[in-house]
Amino acid sequence: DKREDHDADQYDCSPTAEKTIDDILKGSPGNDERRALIDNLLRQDPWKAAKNIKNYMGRHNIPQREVVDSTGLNQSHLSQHLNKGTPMKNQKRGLLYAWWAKKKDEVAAQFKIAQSGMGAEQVEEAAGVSPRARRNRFKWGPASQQILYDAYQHQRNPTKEEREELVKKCNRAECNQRGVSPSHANGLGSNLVTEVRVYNWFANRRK
Amino acid sequence: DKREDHDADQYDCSPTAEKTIDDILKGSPGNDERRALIDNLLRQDPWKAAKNIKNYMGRHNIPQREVVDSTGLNQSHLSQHLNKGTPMKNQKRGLLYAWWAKKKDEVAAQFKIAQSGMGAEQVEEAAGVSPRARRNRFKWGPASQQILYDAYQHQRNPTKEEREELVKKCNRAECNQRGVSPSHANGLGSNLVTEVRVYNWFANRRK
DNA sequence: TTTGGTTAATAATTCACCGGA
DNA sequence: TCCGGTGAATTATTAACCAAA
Repeated sequence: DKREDHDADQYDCSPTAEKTIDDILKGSPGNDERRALIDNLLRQDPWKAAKNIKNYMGRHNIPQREVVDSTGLNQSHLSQHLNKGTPMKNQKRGLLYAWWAKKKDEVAAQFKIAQSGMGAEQVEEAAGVSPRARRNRFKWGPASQQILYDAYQHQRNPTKEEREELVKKCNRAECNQRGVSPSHANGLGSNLVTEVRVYNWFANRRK
Repeated sequence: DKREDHDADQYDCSPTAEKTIDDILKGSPGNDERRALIDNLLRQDPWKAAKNIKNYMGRHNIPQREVVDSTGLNQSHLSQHLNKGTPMKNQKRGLLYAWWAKKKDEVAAQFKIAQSGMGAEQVEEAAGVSPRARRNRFKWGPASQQILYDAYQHQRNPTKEEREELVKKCNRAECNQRGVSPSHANGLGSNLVTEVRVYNWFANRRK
């Protein structure tokens, strides 16, 4: 290969090498059960599995890019498979399902750990989220946006206090959407709502 | 700088250096008039200018990316400026208008040359289209798509003859949209409709 | 702080392409 | 000659800045 490794000594994946299910499942316990889940999904209707995964990603606001990075699947292919049911060979669907199997455990672990007083990022680490993966970008969830939107109608320039109030409301709503107690908000990881994000939301909205 | 020049000994622009109006206008005659046009546009309402440019790009199916490449403007900034009227400083708007001023002449030249029997690509070259610029990707125009869509209703798998027929119809429509005689179809450049493209359109549509 | 500018990143879409049957 | 698979490119949109008033 010609060029030196991009800026990316921070990524999980050699961009060149194909991934295998084992790469995705590496380490961590409980892999036998995951295998079973994967095989099971492979035998079922791909479109149903796609809808379930999409649903899960939506509920947890997981960026498609994370899937792309950790499975090595092609972004547009994945997008079409998930959103339109475009066919995907078993080999590749396996990677997708492996990612899902692992991700579900990671997310669960994150919320479990989040009870302790750790900050959101520490929680992610403690949960063993693949350490070399790129940190996800924050993304607003529909529930939070509704809250902000309602607030915006009433007041376009909220004070710091009002913003803090919104932060709490949003995080509560997000936890709710994920079916976890609001006290576990730090498990939201990169999607934890903060005052700056609320500030930015209003600033961008005003434009 | 750290990395060796990308795969791109084929591009016009050093990705690092800021562009100037002169870079864009370089060479070619008639630059005084272009200057005048640019200054004029800079004094007018940016949103009106944006609409005119957008309109022009639409009529000729010019990819936004070409503008980005040749002006050095940021893609999302350009997109927002053109589509939503997001503000852009004069310095940058100047680059945009310079591109436009030059492009209009190039396009006109292309259609003029296209009378001769040259193929579409030769026409572009002969017209002096910045030689080191990336070749644009083909893009269907709305007029052609309507034609194809109508044909699709009647027959999902057209024969080669039918396809050739559609090619002619489409190219005629495209020329028409640009206000030039159908005999100048080769001036369409990268947007010239061909049988393979029609074939692909149907193949993709059937999915 | 807020607005005026500006941008990296994300992801749906668009158009192609390839290996078989 | 078509279809099952795939993918590079394109671009609207999202969530951030940052300088300066």
